[in-house]
Amino acid sequence: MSSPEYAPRLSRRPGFVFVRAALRIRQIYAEALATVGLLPNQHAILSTLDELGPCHQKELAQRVVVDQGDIVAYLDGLQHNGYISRERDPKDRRRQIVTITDAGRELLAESDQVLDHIEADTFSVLSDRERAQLTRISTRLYDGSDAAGH
Amino acid sequence: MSSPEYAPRLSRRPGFVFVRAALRIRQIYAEALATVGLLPNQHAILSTLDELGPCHQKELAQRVVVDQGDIVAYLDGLQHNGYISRERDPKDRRRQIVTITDAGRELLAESDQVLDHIEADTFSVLSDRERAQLTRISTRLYDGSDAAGH
DNA sequence: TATTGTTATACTCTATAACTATA
DNA sequence: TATAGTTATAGAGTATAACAATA
Repeated sequence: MSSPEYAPRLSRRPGFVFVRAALRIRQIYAEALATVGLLPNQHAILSTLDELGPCHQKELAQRVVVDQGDIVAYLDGLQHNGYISRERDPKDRRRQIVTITDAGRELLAESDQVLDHIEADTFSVLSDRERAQLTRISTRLYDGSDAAGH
Repeated sequence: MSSPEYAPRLSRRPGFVFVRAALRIRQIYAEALATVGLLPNQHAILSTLDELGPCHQKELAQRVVVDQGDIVAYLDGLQHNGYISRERDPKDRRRQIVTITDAGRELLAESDQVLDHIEADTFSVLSDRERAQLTRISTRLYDGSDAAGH
């Protein structure tokens, strides 16, 4: 049974079809990350921290594209489990310097393996060419919507 | 500034890039629909009702892919504003038959115009060929993830 | 069907503390 | 200095949506 049967007119909207598929993919990813105890945003935070090195919460929030007010709770959870550490910046004591720990790097490696597996499975219905197309088109849409001021 | 700069490693994951773009598109759609007083799920409900004709809440929930428990609140809102009517099915009085009203059809036409406008704008960064590719790939992913039991 | 509650995410508003610039 | 303005975090509250359990 193909999806257009459920809502023929909506299925003619590229935006609707796009969003509907992505929400399902997101759910699959969230379930996979839950097996290692991470929320999707927490995985994005660990991944970004690992790549960029220690940084302040504000910069981290901007890069991960999470609200500055909401990142506190994500970091609280990560810190509680020892995956990150927070220290006051001696040069500006308002700021917290967030650093990924060894345990955080281990968990990140584990969760990336889980995601690699899930991703390979989820995208197995697509050819390499189609995956490249999807990535390119998605990036263009994201950047384009950003430029439009949203 | 291109999006990969924010999170280089995550941006190499097709799933992440896909979901990130779709969430932004979804937000743009939600804001557009808010101007006519509709939630995205309410628009999907009206669109489906208009296309399929009167049907029971359970079938409606299945087609729109909304939880049967959650659809009650969406329908309450639509009924309060006169966009739908609910009547007990005389053949099975446990069931409610949901019907879109003339006011509902008017609002649907208006909201579809809004969406057409927003959609043209959002996808203007893509060629016709790319839009077709995106729709085809998204549909394949959605159906594929469904077959995988998610 | 409907209700209640939980979770994830995103957004708004406010509070506190600490920094910066200037009178 | 003293004051005003800004910034970084933190917390509370709200809204949408998906889901589970139950009446």
